[in-house]
Amino acid sequence: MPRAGLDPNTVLQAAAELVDTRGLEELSLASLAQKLGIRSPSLYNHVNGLPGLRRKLALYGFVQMRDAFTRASIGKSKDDAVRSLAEAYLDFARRHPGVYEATQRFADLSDPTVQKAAGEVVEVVVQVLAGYGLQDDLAIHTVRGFRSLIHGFASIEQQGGFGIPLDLNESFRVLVDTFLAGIHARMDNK
Amino acid sequence: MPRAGLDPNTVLQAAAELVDTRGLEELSLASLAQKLGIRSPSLYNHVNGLPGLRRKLALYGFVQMRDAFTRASIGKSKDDAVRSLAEAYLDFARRHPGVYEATQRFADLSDPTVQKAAGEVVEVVVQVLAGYGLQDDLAIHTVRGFRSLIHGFASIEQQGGFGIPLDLNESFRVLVDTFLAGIHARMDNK
DNA sequence: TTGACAAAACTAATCATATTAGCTATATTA
DNA sequence: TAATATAGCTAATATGATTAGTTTTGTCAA
Repeated sequence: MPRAGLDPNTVLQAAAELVDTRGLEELSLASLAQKLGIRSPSLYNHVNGLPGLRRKLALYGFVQMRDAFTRASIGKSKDDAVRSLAEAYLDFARRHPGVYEATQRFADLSDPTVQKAAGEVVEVVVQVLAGYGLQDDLAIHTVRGFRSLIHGFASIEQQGGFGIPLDLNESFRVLVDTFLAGIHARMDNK
Repeated sequence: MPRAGLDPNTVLQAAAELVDTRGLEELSLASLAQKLGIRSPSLYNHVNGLPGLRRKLALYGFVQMRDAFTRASIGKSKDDAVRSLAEAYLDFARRHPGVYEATQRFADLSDPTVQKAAGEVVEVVVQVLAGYGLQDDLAIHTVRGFRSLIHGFASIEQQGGFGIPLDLNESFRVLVDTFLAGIHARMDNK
């Protein structure tokens, strides 16, 4: 029996690929072990059981998202930055549906490490929206709003919830633009 | 052994209560059977296994949502109707977190019956937004956008994703108002 | 009133998964 | 080259879903 030569990172990568191709429901120690060519108890050498695996998958997702969003925001500001960030967000959810869903389903935000990782993702949004110079509470409300609409769109799209055959990218563009128009209207008014 | 006197509806109600109080992850035939005081194989007399139970839970959720949203929209139009609908949506998600999540997770939209039930919920949104007389595609984009932001907010809130201690109702109000402002700005412009 | 029948609920058995305990073999390194 | 840490294994246990087949209970017609 030649050793498989696995390590925690290889296992994590395999899990990410598994959920992105077969869906989050298909993630089990049994299916992952089979994909890796080992028996499922051997996974305990690399991962803290199924809960541990799920946690790592969520953490991994947050890191990937933070990096992708940071890249998308560099060198841009205001509406340009917001549109670029929104695009990167939707793109990530589409390319990594399983990992994205894992960040929603498996992230226990009472876990400080997870909280920190999730916070670093939100921080990118905070920085991008800081460009508008919104006051205190309004800045927070706006971050929450932006997160809500991009997550909501990605989530419904992934569930197949937009039934009508009308271009989804266009819908997303309209949504982001409507939100931006709302922010500008709000700033102009008072 | 006196008969428990269950029927499919009683079972469904118990399942709804279970997921709303203990969370969706806690739903199993075993836990539901225990709650009902029967053995889990007996559930097959009322429900088509776990997949069947989940499906019924999602369908039940859609019906409840459609009814609640319809009630909230009656006698109102435009911004009033939109705000009332948004409020009813968030209220439902908060009061019935398990059932709400079930509509997201367990609804197989390739199932015609499920599709119809989900469609009837969306139809309420369509009718409310029809009040703005938006043209064709834009009307659809707007419905998609509104669904995205309210679902996104409800979903993130339920996950505990809004960490900062700042009033969530206010955030939601600001979000809906920003969206409305965006719609109006869009209508005024072109 | 009673006999027949549909179905509610049960027990027993099978299968899949997670997990733990303890063993074995392999890589690494002192 | 011998010692050691550990990757991976087998065996065993527990829980949950599901199926098959049995018992029991309501109900309803004769």
